[in-house]
Amino acid sequence: MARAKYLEVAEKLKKRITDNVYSKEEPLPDQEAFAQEFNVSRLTVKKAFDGLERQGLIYKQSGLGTFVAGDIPIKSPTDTPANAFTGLQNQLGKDKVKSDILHFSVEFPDPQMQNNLSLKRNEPIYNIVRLRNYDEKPLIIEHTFMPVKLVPDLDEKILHSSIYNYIHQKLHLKFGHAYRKIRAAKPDKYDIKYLDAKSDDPMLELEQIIWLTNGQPIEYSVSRNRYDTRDYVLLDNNRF
Amino acid sequence: MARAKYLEVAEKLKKRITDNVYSKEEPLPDQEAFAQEFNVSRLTVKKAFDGLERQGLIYKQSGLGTFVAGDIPIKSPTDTPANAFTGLQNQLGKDKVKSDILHFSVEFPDPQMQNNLSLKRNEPIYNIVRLRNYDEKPLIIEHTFMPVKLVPDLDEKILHSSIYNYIHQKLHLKFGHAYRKIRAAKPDKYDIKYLDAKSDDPMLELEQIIWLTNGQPIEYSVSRNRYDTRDYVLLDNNRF
DNA sequence: AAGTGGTCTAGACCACTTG
DNA sequence: AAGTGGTCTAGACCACTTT
Repeated sequence: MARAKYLEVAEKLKKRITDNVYSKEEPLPDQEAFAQEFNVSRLTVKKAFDGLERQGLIYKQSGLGTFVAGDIPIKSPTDTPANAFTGLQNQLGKDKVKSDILHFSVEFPDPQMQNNLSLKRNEPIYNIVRLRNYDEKPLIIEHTFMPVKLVPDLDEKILHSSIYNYIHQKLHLKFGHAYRKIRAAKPDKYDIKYLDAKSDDPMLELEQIIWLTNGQPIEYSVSRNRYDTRDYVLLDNNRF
Repeated sequence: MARAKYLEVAEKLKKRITDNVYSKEEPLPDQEAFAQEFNVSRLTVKKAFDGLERQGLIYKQSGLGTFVAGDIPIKSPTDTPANAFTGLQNQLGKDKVKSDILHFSVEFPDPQMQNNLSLKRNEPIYNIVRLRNYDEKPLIIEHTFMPVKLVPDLDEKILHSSIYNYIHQKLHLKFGHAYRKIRAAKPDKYDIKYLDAKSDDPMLELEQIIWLTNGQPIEYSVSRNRYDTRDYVLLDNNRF
């Protein structure tokens, strides 16, 4: 099978929806109509619909039909998705994001990092600190730890562009799930030095562990943002 | 149909998993085995598995089997789920959460709130400010706006307990999706007065719109937390 | 009564992993 | 080769909404 049919259908529907092919007052054609148009079963159309619903593009009302979701009034260009597995370069654009490497070393994990990344104490990790700049302005300090065994041959060239793309496109690994904590914090000396934070400026911190689809943890990281340049956003869906 | 079979199956499996019935090294019995045990088709078992996977309890590897997800090292008791549709009382316990009503009025929405809640300017809204206390200590200031037409007969008694439970259990409305923004901010005079924040303490702010399953927005709210008592947490899953 | 989405089944084939 | 989860179909019945 080349590619799942329900993904093809979802992609086509998504394009039509974002192209405003369908009205927001009228329901979409029903599932059976799309099944006939795309030559698939109704269940396949439903599966595509389910995914688009989880992404917040549509909502369904049993007995009534399926509708395009309205615009989100509080959405703004500075919003950064907190539930997403794309790197910063892919979010903000390759040309506008530049990364300074503040630190790059290999070391043995301390007990806490052994725990965070499910490692033995003789399994080395990368310790990476990057200052990510957007439009020549400092945006985030990112402190990342990754197991060497899962991400071989990491080097400065990759760190200057996108670790995410290296992991996906070169190593063909797939992220499965992530646990993320978002908190506010007082600035430390690095925030003041590299992010130009004032001593009473709040910082927005994201701490996370990311796992692969095979259950192995591949990243522990802490990111610190200026409070006035960034907020984290999530689209949450109340379905099983 | 009383209740969907896949929900029943998922519930039973969830209980077994949290009761540590299954090892973390060995795969679970396969889908066909559960199908026979529960007298359902394999697809129904798969649907239950899919949901549990999205909740982060299990992960599946095609060709290998299904595994119980490991513990989350950075998980802590103060973590508050950012992707959840349960009220504070249900999260922290009914007896420990007390709410002071700082403001409660009905008014016509200004243009911005008309936009946030898809209302005409003659459709009234509730304007509610509550101080939520946990264990007798101030925890959050919550500023909530809701359309009167969707939530009739709101009163102080309900505000002192749980608006969420009123909406679900009495009005039988169901939340569909939410858009949430999390940011850090400097304290304002209310934070200082009610949350005992110092002038250089950072605040953690959550702004959100919640929609019902029929696409109508039912809540716009802004919540402010002390930086040292709370963080928002989300479990994110990289599936369609 | 008619139309919508939700659920469920039995059976089939596929891709992937391990022996 | 055998076993796993992933996908897909055709057909059926259900609950809900509107006419």
